[in-house]
Amino acid sequence: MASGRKFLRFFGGFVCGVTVSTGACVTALKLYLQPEGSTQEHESAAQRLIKLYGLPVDGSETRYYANHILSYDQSRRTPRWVAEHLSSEKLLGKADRKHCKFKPDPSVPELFTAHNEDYLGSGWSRGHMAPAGDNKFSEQSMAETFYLSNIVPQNYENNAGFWNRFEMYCRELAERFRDVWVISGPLTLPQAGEDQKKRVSYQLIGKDDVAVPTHLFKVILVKKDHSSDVLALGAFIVPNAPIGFEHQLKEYQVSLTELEKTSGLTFFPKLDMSQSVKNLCMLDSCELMDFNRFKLYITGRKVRGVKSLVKLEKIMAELKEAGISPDDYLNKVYSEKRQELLQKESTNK
DNA sequence: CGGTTATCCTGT
DNA sequence: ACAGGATAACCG
Repeated sequence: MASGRKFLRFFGGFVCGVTVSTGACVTALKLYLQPEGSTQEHESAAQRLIKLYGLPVDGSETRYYANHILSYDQSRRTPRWVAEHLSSEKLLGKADRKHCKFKPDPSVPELFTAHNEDYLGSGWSRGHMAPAGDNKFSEQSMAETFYLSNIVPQNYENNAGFWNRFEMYCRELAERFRDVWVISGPLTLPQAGEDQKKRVSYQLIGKDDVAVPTHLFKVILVKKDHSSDVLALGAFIVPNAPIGFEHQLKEYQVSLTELEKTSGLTFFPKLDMSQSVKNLCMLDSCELMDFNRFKLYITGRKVRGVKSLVKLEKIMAELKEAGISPDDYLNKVYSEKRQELLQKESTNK
């Protein structure tokens, strides 16, 4: 008897999908939504028989990693959504992506996983959903973001440019707000054709037929501090294509409802939307780095990792050619690197 | 920061 | 001799 009850409780959540009667489905859903609720008292012979050899499994169950959580799409070989929490503390640290490698997620069955070969030479780059840069505090959590379960085929320029600056903006938010939650993922949106009929069309790459999304989404929820319940939310849909500096992030903001309708996801089911949840772009700027600041930032990163004096000068010359003069920080990084390489190359001879 | 591709080197 | 992993070189 006791074991029979356990059996029912375990499978209670799956009843709705196979129930014929709508009324019974609603009842089962109610039971399912009760966390430790009562078990279903009665199960029909039909239900028992349908379940005899088990029900289909789609692998969309929530998967937990050190600093991100995701649901995987076994058909597309990409995530459906990836959630993470950012805080200023987690942005500090020395974890380095140079020590990381893209690889299939060991928790995803071989039949349903993407492989590096699918992406190489495909014309699409491997784009993180939970960014590596959000995991400076931990080698382990950064390494896990390189699992292909967290990756989608992304336009090169978008990945290195607009989306990159978007991710940087999220990290800026972590400096201005105590808590930042970010949920990101791919979309394959319909397009109206010549005949005005809407159709969904998306490319598949590699032997594993990895789905190339037409768009990417990001939902950001921020909380100012522990004590107050002031929340702000922003939802964005960004084309998976090159986006130049002339475009503003706000151009891609959509209502949460619109994103939920197109994605089929409910993002924060426990969030009381009746309470005041502010518009993120009203409370904060929603402005990404401009061309000059971005170029300075990239140059600083390159200078930090350069290996020879000639290359160092080449990087700085490239900046000057773009019509940008170094700021104080870059000058400091530059002179330190120059001294370091000067010493190294003299002792080598 | 976000990526790739070319080259070198090592193990079989 | 060659596949494949590590390293260097490259680009936005």
